[in-house]
Amino acid sequence: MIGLGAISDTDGVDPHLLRSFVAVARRRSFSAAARELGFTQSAVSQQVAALEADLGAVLLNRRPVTPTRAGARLLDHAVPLLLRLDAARADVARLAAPPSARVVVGASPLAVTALGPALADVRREHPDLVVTVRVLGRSALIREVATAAVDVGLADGAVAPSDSLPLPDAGPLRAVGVLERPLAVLLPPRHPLAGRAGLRLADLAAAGWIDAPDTAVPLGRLRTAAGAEGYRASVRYEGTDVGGLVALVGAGHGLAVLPDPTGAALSGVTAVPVTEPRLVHRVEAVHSPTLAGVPAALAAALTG
Amino acid sequence: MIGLGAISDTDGVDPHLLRSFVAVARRRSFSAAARELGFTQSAVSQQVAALEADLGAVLLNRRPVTPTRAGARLLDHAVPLLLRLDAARADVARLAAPPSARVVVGASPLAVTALGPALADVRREHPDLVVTVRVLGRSALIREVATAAVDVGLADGAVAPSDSLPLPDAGPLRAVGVLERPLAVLLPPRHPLAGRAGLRLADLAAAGWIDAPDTAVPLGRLRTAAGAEGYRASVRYEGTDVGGLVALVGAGHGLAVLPDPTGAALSGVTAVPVTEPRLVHRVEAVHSPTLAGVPAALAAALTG
DNA sequence: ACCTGTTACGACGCGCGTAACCATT
DNA sequence: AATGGTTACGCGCGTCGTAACAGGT
Repeated sequence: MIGLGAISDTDGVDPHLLRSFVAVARRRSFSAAARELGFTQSAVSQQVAALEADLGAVLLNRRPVTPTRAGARLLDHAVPLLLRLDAARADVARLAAPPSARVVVGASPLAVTALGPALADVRREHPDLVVTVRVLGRSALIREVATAAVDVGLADGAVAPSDSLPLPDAGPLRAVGVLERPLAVLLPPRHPLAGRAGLRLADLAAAGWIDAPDTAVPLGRLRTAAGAEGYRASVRYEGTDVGGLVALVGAGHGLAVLPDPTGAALSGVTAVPVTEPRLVHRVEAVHSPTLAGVPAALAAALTG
Repeated sequence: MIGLGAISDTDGVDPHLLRSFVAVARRRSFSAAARELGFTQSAVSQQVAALEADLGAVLLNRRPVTPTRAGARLLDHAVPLLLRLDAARADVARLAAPPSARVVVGASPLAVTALGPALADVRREHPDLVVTVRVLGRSALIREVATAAVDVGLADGAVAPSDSLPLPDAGPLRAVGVLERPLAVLLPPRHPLAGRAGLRLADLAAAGWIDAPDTAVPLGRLRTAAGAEGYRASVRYEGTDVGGLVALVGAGHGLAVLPDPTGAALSGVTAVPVTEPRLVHRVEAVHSPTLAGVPAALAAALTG
């Protein structure tokens, strides 16, 4: 009889509204977000208005569409929140689903090389197994693992030796170190520093960089690691292909930090090890603790 | 016209249902949960049924009410999820609210001592300021900080020297180290080991312990730190009062690990430093990055 | 019988879409 | 005029409460 179905009083924020708000903020457009979400533009307008009324704060400036301070703050929460919401569903579904023979491995571009021997082991064990390897950007990787779109993820990053990677908290995931390699700065061959045996990161703050957050070590990471400003990007690289990035470095468009022996693909550039600060390129295998069957065997082989 | 208001397809899980599910699982009763939530028992039954239908899995065994495997898994997600949902609301609200003169400091029992000098500084600066100090268990502390029920939280834990505390991810909180002290085992005065100058944790696995997860170092933490089984509890202590715990140790009910100079309150027990593994008792100040006014000054004074 | 969870059913209100409106270029 | 966000309004579905029902002790 009472039935005041106001969701707001007891629950935090309505994720349905949150999802629309995020879409609008990302596309910087109500209409574009509406198309993406499969709603009318009017509905999205009402959703954002409802969220603003619920929170008692304006979240977006209109025309042009831009987050306010409160809106930006909400976005910080919204993305991991929606990720976990999906992760929760996927995690329960995984328990109900039968263990399948299909295996999907996700890997960030610099982590793929860590896959070699373990994959060989598993394929010897299961000869007619079809393995899918999917190369993904850093941010996408954890989302795919959490939502069970991939069974095992290989994440990478630059950290102090034997530190674990800082992964966004998308639920109870298991992460174990697989590989650590030294870091190197990629330089064009005729760069003044190309002959050096080692370089300190701090000496490169003023250089021109390529920001390749999904492929190389992100510039923000360099700044916090060096404890200094600088490391400005002249080019932003959004692909996930290492070769393309190497080519850009070779053509003199900027520097990038990668694991030292990137393999044979280093034609046209010079890699100089980073000696200071003490950082390594670390690869971790990330997967759900409830993994079973062949995927679990692969995860075990990776960590072994 | 289409209006198939099915929330499930695109959004993860409905937090409204989640909240009810958690309440039922905690109270092990639909009726008790209904009273707690302000619903009829029928409504809660329908909510859990809806959640189970949505996820395609039975979450609770009835009579007695007990989580299934899938339900337990969902609970792992649900608690931090609901926390973040509340945190998001609180965080936006904090931006809109005017900076108030009232300050609430939350602290776990072993962290209160770290408050001393910084609090004195701030009270000298603001003579007619009313400061509330609230002693909370570990799990409650982060929740209170995230939901802005307290302005600054002092969390504590046992970690390797200069490591930061592992805090549940309740959003973008700032945490800075305030204090590190050696750890000690509290022993009753006539305990065979009471005369030793130092003890190795590994040698105490078989002792009888008091599990005081909200007050002393939790036994689970000791196990992972020592990398060994054992450390079984003979008594579980649920208060947040250090004196009471000390008294229990003194009466021979079991051992506990605390920071070494716990202060003058150590009558009736003996504290022996833990020499192996290398662990310290660390206190961190945790607060929102958007803190302003007097609370921000206190946070700064704490970290200074 | 009593306690506790489920099912049936009806009412209220939220959350959409349609359509008219308004503002900015 | 065109583009894009807001407001008005009505309809449908979901959600809750009441009430009848069912399984255990």
